[in-house]
Amino acid sequence: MNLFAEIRELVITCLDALVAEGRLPAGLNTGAVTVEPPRDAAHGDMATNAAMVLAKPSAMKPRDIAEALAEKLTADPRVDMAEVAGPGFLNLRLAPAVWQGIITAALTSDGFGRSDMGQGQKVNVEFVSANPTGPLHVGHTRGAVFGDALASLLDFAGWDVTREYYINDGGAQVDVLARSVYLRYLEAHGQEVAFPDGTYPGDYLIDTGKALKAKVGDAYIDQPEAVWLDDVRSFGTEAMMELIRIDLASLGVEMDLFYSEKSLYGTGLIEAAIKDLDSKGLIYKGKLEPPKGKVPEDWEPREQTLFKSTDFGDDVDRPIMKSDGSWTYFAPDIAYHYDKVQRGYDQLIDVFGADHGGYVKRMKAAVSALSGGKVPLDVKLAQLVKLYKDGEPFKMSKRAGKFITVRDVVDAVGKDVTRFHMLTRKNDAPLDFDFDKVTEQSKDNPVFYVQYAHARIASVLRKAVEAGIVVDDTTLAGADLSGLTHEAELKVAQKVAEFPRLIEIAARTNEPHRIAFYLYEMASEFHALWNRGNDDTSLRFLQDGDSSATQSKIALIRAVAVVISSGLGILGVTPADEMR
RNA sequence: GGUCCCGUAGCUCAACUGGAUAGAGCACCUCACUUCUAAUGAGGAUGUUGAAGGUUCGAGUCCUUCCGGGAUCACCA
Repeated sequence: MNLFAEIRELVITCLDALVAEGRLPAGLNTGAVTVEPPRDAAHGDMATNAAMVLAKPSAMKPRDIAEALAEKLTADPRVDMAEVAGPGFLNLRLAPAVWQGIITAALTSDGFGRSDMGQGQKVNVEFVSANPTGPLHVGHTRGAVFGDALASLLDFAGWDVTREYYINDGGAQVDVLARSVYLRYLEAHGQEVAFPDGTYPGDYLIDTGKALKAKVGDAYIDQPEAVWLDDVRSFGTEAMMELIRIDLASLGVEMDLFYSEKSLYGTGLIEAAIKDLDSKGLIYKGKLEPPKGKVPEDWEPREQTLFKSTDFGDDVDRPIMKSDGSWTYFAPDIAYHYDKVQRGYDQLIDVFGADHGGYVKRMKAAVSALSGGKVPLDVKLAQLVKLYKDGEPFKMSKRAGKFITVRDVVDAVGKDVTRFHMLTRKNDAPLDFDFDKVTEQSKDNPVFYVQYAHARIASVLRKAVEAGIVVDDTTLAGADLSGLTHEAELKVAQKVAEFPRLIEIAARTNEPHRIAFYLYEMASEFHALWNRGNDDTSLRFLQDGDSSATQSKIALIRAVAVVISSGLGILGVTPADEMR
């Protein structure tokens, strides 16, 4: 239940009543009417812009509308006060019983904050999709964490979510992998090997080379590439995907589906997808102009098979077939998205690294063309992560096979810290990741701040149990909450009430980072209330000898714990019950 | 040169997709633990939101043009 939506309903009802009484003209569009928390809490609990957005269409003064509306609203028992302010805002103060009701709702509803706004629509979230040529490195971490949290968020908001990983196992890079594994295989047989340019020199392939030796013995020694390439390629790819699965698991990411690019070949799916586009008149043979301004040195016009992506907002048409007749990378990608559309998703989301930004328009164009504009594709770019250690930038070199892996990061700072920190930035803004700062256990570090709030609540609950108070949620929800009227307590309840609304905003904008910021604010409100208890003993959660008052206060902080736990759950962070 | 992203307090970032006097944390100063965990809280200062125009009741947010930073740019995936 979203309280803001509920009050908005009330506002609309009151407007309708005014229309019925002839105090407002009929036929007004109330779509732009919003009910929001005011930026400044002093203005009240909620504010509506109704008077301002309706002033022009009704040819009335905002203040007149606002005053009439205020009169109607205050007749409702939920509204204690409605006051016209500023240019025509209507500030509302709600009855304490409303906030007390929120606490009950948080304790009794199955998944407080869950929304049905997704209406069970099927959404596919594709993320990570790193090449199967080695373990995941830090660059992939952000996309992995972001995609996973976004998927959880959409699930929480009522979508039917599939988490999917596209394995790029069909291109030249897996041949490079195969050759690199082969070198490690020779090495396992005692040969001296060198890693020329265009091979992967990383240590992680040593074991793969040994494993290959264990499997095929010396069968591939001194054999031409044609003999072993296919087998070593699939052997190597399998091994790398196994590594990647482990890396993902260490981040708490579990895919529903791994989809192989290779599986697209030879099944006719690529041909079918291209044929679909061709039937829409979007495939033609032609030559592209050189890129404007900066012509590559070896540029020469070539006749290629092109997709008319400019019809869908792209800058140039894109090649799907090389001049030698083989597919470009784009072709299987079109087929893959074609398959996703065929599988009946209502909505597709791709999470790309920032270096794939140039790919967004053509992919959107393809999906738009393939689905007849019916299936929206949203592409989220995960910007780069800059690593720091001791305040110094940390460089990686893929060339030397030296790079920081996901596991290095998780081993150093832990899954929870990694995930939370990665989610404290908008996905399209660059992010600094300082190994020293993120492990610091202080207020500087939002993870610990939020965790600490949850742990404090758990601690109070333990003390309450020792004092013989019954603290299960059902009992607490049934407790008499009418004593919770102090503004400090109501403030906390109000923050709890924002959670369902926040979930819907975060889901609508595909921005899980909003949850991280909300949780920080929620924790802050809680810590503030806790410390008020130092000065004012009536605000302490455990009230000696007054089990009824204690129960109502415990109910309040249990509601906070429910929200923190639930929000952290979406981010994939474990709520802590104690921190020692 | 084209395209995309970013530019907000000394630093790191928010700002509920167009709402009120642009907010937090860090750093700096003052204060609060015989108490449910001080890993916390209360208070104090900080702004031409990169610049200039435009749209309207109202702009950090939308449009245009610049400036600065990053990413990317045809037979690479």
